[in-house]
Amino acid sequence: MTAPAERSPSSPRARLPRGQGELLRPQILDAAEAMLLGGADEHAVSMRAVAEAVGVTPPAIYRHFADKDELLLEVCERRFTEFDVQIEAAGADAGDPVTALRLRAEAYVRFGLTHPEHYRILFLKGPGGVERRAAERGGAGRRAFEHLVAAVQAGIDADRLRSDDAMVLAISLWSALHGLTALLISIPSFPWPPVETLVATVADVQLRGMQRG
Amino acid sequence: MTAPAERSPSSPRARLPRGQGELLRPQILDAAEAMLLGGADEHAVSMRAVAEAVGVTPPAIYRHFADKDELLLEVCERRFTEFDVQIEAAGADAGDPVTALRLRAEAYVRFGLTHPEHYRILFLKGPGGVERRAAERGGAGRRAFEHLVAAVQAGIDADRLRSDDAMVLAISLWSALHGLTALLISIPSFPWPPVETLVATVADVQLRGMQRG
DNA sequence: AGCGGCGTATTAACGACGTTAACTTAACGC
DNA sequence: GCGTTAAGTTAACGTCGTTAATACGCCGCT
Repeated sequence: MTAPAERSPSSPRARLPRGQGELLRPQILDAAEAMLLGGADEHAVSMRAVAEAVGVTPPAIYRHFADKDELLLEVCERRFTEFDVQIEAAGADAGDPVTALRLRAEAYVRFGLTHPEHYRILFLKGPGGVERRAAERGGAGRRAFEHLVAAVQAGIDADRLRSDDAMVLAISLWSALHGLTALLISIPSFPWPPVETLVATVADVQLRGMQRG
Repeated sequence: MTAPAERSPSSPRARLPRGQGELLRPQILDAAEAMLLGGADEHAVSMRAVAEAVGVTPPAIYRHFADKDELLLEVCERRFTEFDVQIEAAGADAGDPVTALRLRAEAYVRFGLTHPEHYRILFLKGPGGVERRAAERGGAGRRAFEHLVAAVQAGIDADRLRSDDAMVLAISLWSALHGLTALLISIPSFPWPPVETLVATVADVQLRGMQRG
């Protein structure tokens, strides 16, 4: 249980001392993240709900985040940094670049299914919301994509993948992984075969199609 | 311009005669669809906005649709029926089953990019909303998927595709197409290469990976 | 001719949301 | 002591989806 101790509304929490105002910020992020991980969807994670979980009134959040999108974005950025780290770690274990890509693929889907709400907010939200702000900064997602391009380029350099543009090939692989992850998250009522079968097949088809010959 | 004539709030529209109450229903659907096609996102298509476009007060909509999700679902169902028809038509032109799959793939992405809000609501919304209701009925999307499975099975029967389970192979192809479509819609700020290049590469990689050998 | 009933809508309202403005409270430097 | 300032609250606005109660007007019936 990563959820912080809940707070009874009868003891409305002491105000933070003078210079320590910034301490509230991570608590807000933790509370929002805990709710998302607990299965709450984006709508359920309201400013009022987050505020109550932290033991504070809603306007207090606005001292630390410009609006709700910025709060959710920051929650996702934190997780996506770990997302990137995990995928890089998964690929580093293999000497063969194609095997490395396969391990990365499995790590990608596994992460998405482990943090479905984070994944949804960052990737399935669409323009106008979180996405615009994520574009303005560097973005952990951007960094992860560049790492993927590098991994594909390694396969090209080793003469294992067809020598197309590495970025286009990386987008192709990304599309397949994102597509599978997004479908599994968005349509849980579909009669999916076992996830391991799907991941294996998608990775297999994709990597075979990307290989030389 | 598919948008119906706008309505000045000064002439609040005549009430429909006795047996003709059902005539309001398609007008509501048309208004909502026109807004979505006009670039409005799901949030902007509010019950109040739809009501005003039709020239009616918001509660009048509830005589014809249980809630907002049901209205949006029905809008999408109508478009997805055409989605299915267009893809089937695209695949019917080719004798070769692999070529047929390629043409279907191009039609899929093209349709998604032409109707991004419909696509988002039906596929990127996630559980709890439209998705649950879509699952309860047959669903035009389900039908389209079964047609895709049949097209893949045709390739297997012609010894052109590897003889895995047709459904798993179809999901793999679907994942790639959905992934590309969803990414293009959700992250417009990304420095995408030309769409035709992406579609061609994704389809090529996917079909090569699905083929025999 | 009058009248009940029902189909078609409206007006009014509830609760929840994101967000802003104005105010309070308390600790610090001088 | 006293203004300044950080940290938070109370109150409110406008929006949303949705529901309850009500009005309007045509139909068939006696």
